[in-house]
Amino acid sequence: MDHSNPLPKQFYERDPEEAAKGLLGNILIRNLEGETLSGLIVETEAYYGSDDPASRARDGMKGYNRLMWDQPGLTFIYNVHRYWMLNIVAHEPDQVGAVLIRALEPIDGIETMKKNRGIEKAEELTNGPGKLTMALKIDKRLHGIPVTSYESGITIAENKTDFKIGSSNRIGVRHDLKKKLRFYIDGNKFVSR
DNA sequence: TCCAGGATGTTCT
DNA sequence: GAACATCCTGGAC
Repeated sequence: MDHSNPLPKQFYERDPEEAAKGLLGNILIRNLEGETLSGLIVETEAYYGSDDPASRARDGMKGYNRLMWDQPGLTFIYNVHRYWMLNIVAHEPDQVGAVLIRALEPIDGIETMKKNRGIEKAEELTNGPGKLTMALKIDKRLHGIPVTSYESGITIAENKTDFKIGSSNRIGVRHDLKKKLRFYIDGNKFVSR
């Protein structure tokens, strides 16, 4: 794969919904020592601050969720049951928000991903938020690092592709907003569900 | 093919 | 001790 440019910090300085749509079709790169794993972002969800009953930030800034108030372009990683969820902080100045990466289409390092996941079927490697973090060896040690440079271990690089964006309500949320805040590449078989 | 339920790590109260 | 933006398994159809 050719070396494309990381998306700049300004890319994440906008409404989470716009950033969620914008991230579709770009490349998530995981730099491990001596190996590169990568995948096309095919599914995302947008999360807001106190107006959003499903957001980690709904009860105000405290503890672990403080990253959602921090600089756009940082990772925000949290735990659900046995799994880690990878989010990118994205919001307008003085606002709060993040984009959850829900699914990837594997590109590089597929054999390593299979080993990390303990399965053989390529379609099941990264088609869910907990699955992709397992396949790419992402956990809380990568909390709060920038995805705008190649040094941090996780990078999101620009990629130009043509596709149709689909949308739906968010998945697995107990109390959702009425807006449709889940976005995916229509017809891609690595989208979850 | 579908669905219910249990496993499970971390954080906050 | 409870909450949780999940995943996988097994049993019913």
